[in-house]
Amino acid sequence: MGQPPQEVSPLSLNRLSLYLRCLRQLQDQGVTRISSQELARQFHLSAALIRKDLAQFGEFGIRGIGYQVEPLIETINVVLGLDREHRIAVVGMGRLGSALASYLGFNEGAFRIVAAFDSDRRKVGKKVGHLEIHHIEELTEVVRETQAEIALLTSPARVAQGIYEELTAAGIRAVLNFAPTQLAVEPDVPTKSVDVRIHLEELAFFLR
Amino acid sequence: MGQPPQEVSPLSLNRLSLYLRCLRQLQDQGVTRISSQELARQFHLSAALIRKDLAQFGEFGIRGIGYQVEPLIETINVVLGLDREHRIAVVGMGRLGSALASYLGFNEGAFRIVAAFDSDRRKVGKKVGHLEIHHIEELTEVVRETQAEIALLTSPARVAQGIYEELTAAGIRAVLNFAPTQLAVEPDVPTKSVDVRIHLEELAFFLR
DNA sequence: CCGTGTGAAGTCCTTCACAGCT
DNA sequence: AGCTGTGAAGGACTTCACACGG
Repeated sequence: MGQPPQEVSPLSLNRLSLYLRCLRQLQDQGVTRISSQELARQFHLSAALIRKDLAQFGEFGIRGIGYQVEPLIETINVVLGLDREHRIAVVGMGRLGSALASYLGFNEGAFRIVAAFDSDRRKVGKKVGHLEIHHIEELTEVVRETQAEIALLTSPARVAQGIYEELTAAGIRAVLNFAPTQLAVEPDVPTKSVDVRIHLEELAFFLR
Repeated sequence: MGQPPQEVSPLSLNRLSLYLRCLRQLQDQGVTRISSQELARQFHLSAALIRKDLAQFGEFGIRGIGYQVEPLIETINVVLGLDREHRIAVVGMGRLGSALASYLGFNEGAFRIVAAFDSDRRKVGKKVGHLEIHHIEELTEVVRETQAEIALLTSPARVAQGIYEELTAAGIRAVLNFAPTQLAVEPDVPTKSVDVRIHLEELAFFLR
């Protein structure tokens, strides 16, 4: 189970997560093995691409048969680094932040929310699940204490850059940004953005 | 202001939305014109790519000068089909659905939410802003009445496919899916998915 | 015989570099 | 002189098609 390529293309990486979701679903249905063709057919993917994506990390299939579902899930988990817990801080406990917290809170798995922040003092001290909301002034301190690794940034756009810098300075190692702004990112802090408006605008294009 | 290419690459399309966001920000700051280089520098983009992306639709720049901010915004708006209102239905009024509704509700622009649905009868009849929540059984009828074009799908994963099919049957022309499942999509209904877990898994990869 | 793993071919996307316009 | 628009070069990603192993 080697892991030669330190470099994986972003597109391939994205698909690996996708395969994982599909495989978990198959596993729930009791499927124990599946070929790349069948996987492609059921989930509308490309069989050749599935094989290429997986083959970068070793030989996991059995020729003439296909892939064993459970070991393959475990392998992808290891490849993606999901074989240990990742500690998450949520910044901004508005509706979106709360939605994210509850979504991840119910899914025990590789991700655990260990801190929550908001700038509204009325929310500070309240509990979300078993988690206390901290004031954003305590961000640096609490991020350090809790050793959060990943931040979910759901602040308003105009303060996002400042918070981003505080987060990285406090030792956060990756950020998922939901604020609709173009962040100036730290090169060594992987950062992804999700912007609903941009997705909508892309859809609008097809409706002209 | 021609619009020759009916075909635009998804990547280019995504960047056009991005440029729009950047340009709107510049406009708010009172900037009236900008070169591709300066735009690239400020927002960490590629100057050559900006020019290629824009040049597919006509010649909007002035050689030796750059681009006029306001006319360029207007041009991209037209290219993306944002010069008219798009009617949106939100399915699932949990925390995520509510967050999306309030986010878009405050932003008067090309998108307007015209319908909201939930399967929980306790929520039915309640107002979100000036919008009444309908029971999901009324989906087909209300989508038709309100002539919603785009759906935001925030239901649980296991019912997402069924709702998707109802939506497209009822005349919805594009879907933004937040349910963590791989939809079997209608080929003529542009569909995009946003899955927070997949984004997190991609970030986790970089933390191994 | 069947399906994986993989070079080779093909397609798509980005960067380069410069002609041409202001 | 400065910057756009654009062919050409370069690189990245996907598909093809088949040798190989079970």
